[in-house]
This record gives sequence, structure tokens and C-alpha cells, in this order.
Amino acid sequence: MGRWEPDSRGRLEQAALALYGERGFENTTVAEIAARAGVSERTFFRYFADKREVLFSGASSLEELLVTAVVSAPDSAAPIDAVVAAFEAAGTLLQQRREFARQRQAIIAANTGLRERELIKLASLASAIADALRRRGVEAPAASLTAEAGVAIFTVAFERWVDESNQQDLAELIRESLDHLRDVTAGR
Amino acid sequence: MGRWEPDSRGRLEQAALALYGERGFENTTVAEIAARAGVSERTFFRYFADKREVLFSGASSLEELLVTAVVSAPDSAAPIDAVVAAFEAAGTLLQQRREFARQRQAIIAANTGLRERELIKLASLASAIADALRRRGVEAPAASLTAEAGVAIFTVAFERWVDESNQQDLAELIRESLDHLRDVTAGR
DNA sequence: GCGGTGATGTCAGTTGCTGTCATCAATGTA
DNA sequence: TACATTGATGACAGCAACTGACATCACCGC
Repeated sequence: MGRWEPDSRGRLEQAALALYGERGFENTTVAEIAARAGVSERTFFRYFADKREVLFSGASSLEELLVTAVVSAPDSAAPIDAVVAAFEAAGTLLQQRREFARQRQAIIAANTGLRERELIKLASLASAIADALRRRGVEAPAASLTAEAGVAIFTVAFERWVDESNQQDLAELIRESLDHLRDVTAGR
Repeated sequence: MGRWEPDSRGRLEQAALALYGERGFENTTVAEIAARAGVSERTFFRYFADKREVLFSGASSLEELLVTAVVSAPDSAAPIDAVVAAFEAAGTLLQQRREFARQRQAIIAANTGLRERELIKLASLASAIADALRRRGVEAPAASLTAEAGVAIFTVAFERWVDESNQQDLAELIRESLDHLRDVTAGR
């Protein structure tokens, strides 16, 4: 057995999620999270850049997933379809952790700072997708707009999905959002 | 003459912009801003919620402007056109303070925290515009998507406009962005 | 067995931000 | 004219987020 319990990082994530959920983000100190995880406060900051980041460890793998999907979409696919298909795939994965996603989203929605962090993660996502599209030969402004459109489609669908009254499939909601955006940009 | 120099708020904004520009956001303390403005540190926090907010005092008037424009657009205008026209009007105003806009944008682009703040201002903008559209009778998901599309169109155009190589009119760039988004969502 | 390595702890320090109370010019009012 | 009120500010104490520097010590390869 090691000198310390393994997976400090995982324990910190769990502790943070639990405490943020119980008493809110602002009423939780890093010292408390660290204590519940059985490490020092300093160790928290070795794993996470700040108190907010602990909720966003999944962002990089999501980004990777989406970029891969966009890059490897068939050449015949229109850019917007490649992007939306990527989000549908991600949505299908997300759906398997619905309760976790909801709990996390409730925490984020309750705090402005966390919302800010979420938005910059989405912006980074959009920028990575735009890069991927450019590698497919899409012109710069069109690539950015397609990526932003994809993110907007996803976030609108995600919001509806998180609404408990809605039992619809996330991938389905994404497709609906795309249709809405199509109507809307066409001037309808 | 009053007990203190008038317009503490304005002096704080000027001092902050100058210092952030000279030595960067992170290397500037609130104490230094306050000193340059000739007030106490405490007074800074009476006017601005935090060290970042001092760069975003224009956000609320911009939001107001856009919402008014959307609400008062002719009934015959399609939602997306009402929104884009509003942004064009705002863009025309912005253009008169081009140098200020650039300096400010350079500061924001250099710091993640400021970028986060900018993103949440844009999100709030989108949400206010979506509200305005709903008041025009647009359905909820379409309203959100139209507003998000408008913001995406604007930010893409704004980025190109800030690029110094580009001498184009901002309103013109916005119209181009709209065309691009139209093509892109149509699957081109 | 032994030196290097990596994950952790400890501690001191800076800074952003908040609560609380005092100050005092300006303004209104008896 | 005297006096109470108000509003913008200063002064000060304190907490919590975050950082840098250094010490510790099980483990691993040699």
C-alpha cells in the first residue's frame, strides 16, 4: 500500500461536488473540500487551478471527442452536419450520466462565477471545432460561425433536456434545434 | 466645490484602463488603481463589484440599446433581421470609438478572467435579446437560437473588425457574417 | 542498501473582497 | 442661525483564494 490513499484527484472532485451541492459553491471553502478528501488545501491547488475548475475536468475529453468526430466525418458531410453529428454523439454519451449532469448543472446555474467558467469552456470548444473545420478546408469565418452555431444548438438543446418536464432524447432535441436554427436563419 | 473631486467612478475607470494597458491586468492591484484615481481601495469596490467589472460599464447600455432596437423593429421584419439590424446600429456607434474599443479588446484578450467576464456579458445580452423576441411573439427555442445566432454573427464580425489589417465597416462585416451563417446552416 | 523521484505537507505571504463604523460637507428644516 | 439628516468617503479588521519555497518520505531502479 502506498504512503497515501490513491486518487486524491478523484476524491477531491467527489468532495467538491458533494459540498457544492449541499451548501452551495460560495459557502464551501477549499479547506473544507480538502479536509473531506483527506488531503491538504495545497494539494487541491496542485490538481485544480482554482476552486471552480474542479467541476470541469470533463471538458477536455469532451473537446477531444468532438474534434475527433468532426475531423473524421465523411468528406461528403456538410460542415454543419459534421458538427451537429458530433454533438449528437456526445449527447448520447451524456445521456448515460443524466443524474450527474443534472446535479452538476444545478450547481453551475446557481453561481455566476461557475457560469462564467462554463461559458469559457464552451468558447474553447467552439474554437477547437472551428480549427477542426478549417482542417477540413472550410474558410475561416464560415468555420467559426459553424462552430458557434453548433455550440448554440447544443446549449439550447441541453437546457431543454435538463428541464425535468422534458423526457426527450438529447440527440433528438439537438436535431430539433438544428431545424429551428435553419428556419430562423432563413428568415422564418 | 465639494468635499471631494467629483466623478470618482470615471477616474477609477480611466485609471484602471491605463494601468491594465501599461502593465497588464494581473500585474495591477486594486490599491494602485485607487491610488491613481485619488480614492481609497474601499471606494473602488463601492463602484465596481470586482476588479474585472471596471472594464464592462458599457455593457448595460449596450444591452438596453439592442433590446430597444429589437422591440421597436417593424412587425414585418423577420426575427433574425430585427436582431441583426440592432447589432448593425450598435456597430455603427462602436465604430466612432474604434481606438478605445481596440485598446480595451487587447486588454481583455490578454487575460482569461477578463475573457470569462466578457463571455457572460454576451450571454446576458443574448438572453435579453431572446426575451425581447419572445415579446414579439417568437417561440421560446427559436427566440434563444435567433439571439445566439445574432451574438455569434456579431462576435465573428467584431473580431475581424478589430484585426487592424481590416479597414471594413463593422456594419458591413456584420451583414457578411449573416450571409455566411445563412450559407452554413443551409448545409453549404 | 542507496540515491533519485514524485506526491504530499507545512508555512508564510499577497491580494481580492467584505463588514462595520467613523467622518464631515452639503442640504434641508425649525 | 442652529440643528438633524444624508450621502460619499476613509479607516481598519478580517477572511478566503491562491502562490512560492522548502521539507518529508515511501517507493523504485540500480
